[in-house]
Amino acid sequence: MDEQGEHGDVFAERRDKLATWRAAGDAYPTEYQPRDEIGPLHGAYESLEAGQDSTDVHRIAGRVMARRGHGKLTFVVLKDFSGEVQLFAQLDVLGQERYAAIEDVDLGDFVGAEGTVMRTRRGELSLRVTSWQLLAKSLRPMPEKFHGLTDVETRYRRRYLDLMVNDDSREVFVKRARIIRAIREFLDGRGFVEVETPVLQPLYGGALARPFVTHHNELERDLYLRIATELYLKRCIIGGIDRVYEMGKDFRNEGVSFKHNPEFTMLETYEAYVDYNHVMTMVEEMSAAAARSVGALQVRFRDHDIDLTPPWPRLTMRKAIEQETGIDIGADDARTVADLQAAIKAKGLEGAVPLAPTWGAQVDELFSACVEPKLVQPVFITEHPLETSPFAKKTPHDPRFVERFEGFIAGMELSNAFSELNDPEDQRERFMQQMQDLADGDETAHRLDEDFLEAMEHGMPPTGGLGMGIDRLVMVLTGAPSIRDVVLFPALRS
RNA sequence: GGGCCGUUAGCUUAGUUGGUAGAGCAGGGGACUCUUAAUCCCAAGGUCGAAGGUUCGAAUCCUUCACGGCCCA
Repeated sequence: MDEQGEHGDVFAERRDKLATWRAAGDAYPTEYQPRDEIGPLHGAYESLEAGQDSTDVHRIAGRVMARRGHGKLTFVVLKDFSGEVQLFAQLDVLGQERYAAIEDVDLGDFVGAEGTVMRTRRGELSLRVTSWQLLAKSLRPMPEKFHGLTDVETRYRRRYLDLMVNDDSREVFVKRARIIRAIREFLDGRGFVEVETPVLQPLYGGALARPFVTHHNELERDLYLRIATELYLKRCIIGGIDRVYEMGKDFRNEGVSFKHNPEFTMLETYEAYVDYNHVMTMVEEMSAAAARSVGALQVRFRDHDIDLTPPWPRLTMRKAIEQETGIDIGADDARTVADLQAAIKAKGLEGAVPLAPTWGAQVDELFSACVEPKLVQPVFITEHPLETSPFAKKTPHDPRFVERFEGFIAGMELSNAFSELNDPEDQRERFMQQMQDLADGDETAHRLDEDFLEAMEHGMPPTGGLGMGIDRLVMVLTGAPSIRDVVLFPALRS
């Protein structure tokens, strides 16, 4: 029947098999109940010795991961989410027809089986199958069983294959779920209220980034996918929700890298009547709680041994830059962008530090180039330039800087927080400056948000706010070197 | 955007100074009642990422492009 060309064509072979299954009965039944999880069987029968049989009957179901035919005996490895166990299928137990059928199942098929638990002479826990059925047919071959799936691109593009055969990969996403749950428990325990604010926004804001634009047909207007939740959460604070947070996707229209994905998960929290020092302590404790939920406070990430144990050192941006470069950005002879650029040249750093149009932006470039890569252990960098922080309060001692911190681990920014600006007149001035930057060609500059200003004019309490990159935290806590390893379906070129 | 590396069967891969692609697993046929990367026998499976070019001859050398990774911006 088969043409020569059909041999070796797995898809065609399996479709033929499927036709046979369909003819014999239901190839895709709707359920298999009751059913026991496979993983717990190993613990439950730990004391069962090699060569012994239990009389306990169990029903299990899972994907066929391996099959070893042995004439009148066939071993089939079945895997569900909780673990793997092998089926011990015998001709003299199953009878000719059912035995021949189980010899015919393919790797990747789903099978349900009932039988008694036993341990083979070689010590492998097994289910001595008394009856079984096909639960779903697989038409395509699984990745190779020994080497598994290693091709990085295929792992990202067809994540289901990665999850199917790479337990390490699956474990990352289980840990990710635990970390997120730990953070929610931490915040809920402190009286925070979780809210949901618009993803589609008429005006994007709360961060300095380029947005994605979309269009609402009925309203006949463009909308933006949010780049931050900040301005809506502050409206909640103004409305009297004194502790509020949201964890969800933000979208930024920028390049991809090991630490950037165009859509990513951000946590933002706002707490009334506290300043950024209070938030700093909270970040340490929350990070530690997240770390404990999946392991220890000591983690290995990108060849670094990192210790998350609080407290983390605090260092002003001024001191951090001075330590690494010898340039004092707070000095009287570094007050203008020209002064600063002269100092950079004097230190021979002009090749390493890109030029920027404003003093604040130049400080940011200097910091990014000379300091950031060296911040391996957790550290809070505080007091950023005013120009790059349109929503943070000025420091009382020097209005060029703001009450802000960023938490760094392994050279990555994981958190960003300030004593939130709640002075509507100051906020208006900041917006005006951003409008000027926009006019000067800075595409990431913030838009004036009159509606937000009106809300603030009703009175906003002193507030400590935080943004935290959840994907990056998961990277550090799971040792995953790329954000694509902690995002199930990362953005790729088509 | 720049530099480097990679792309060979479904998966994991070998491929010499350029001489016409080889294996393991998976799949097919057969043997086997304690295997577990099972084993043994047989047969099959390839537009060598794509398109040009050099050459008598290209998986191999050159150019461009696509996708991915790492580093830099």
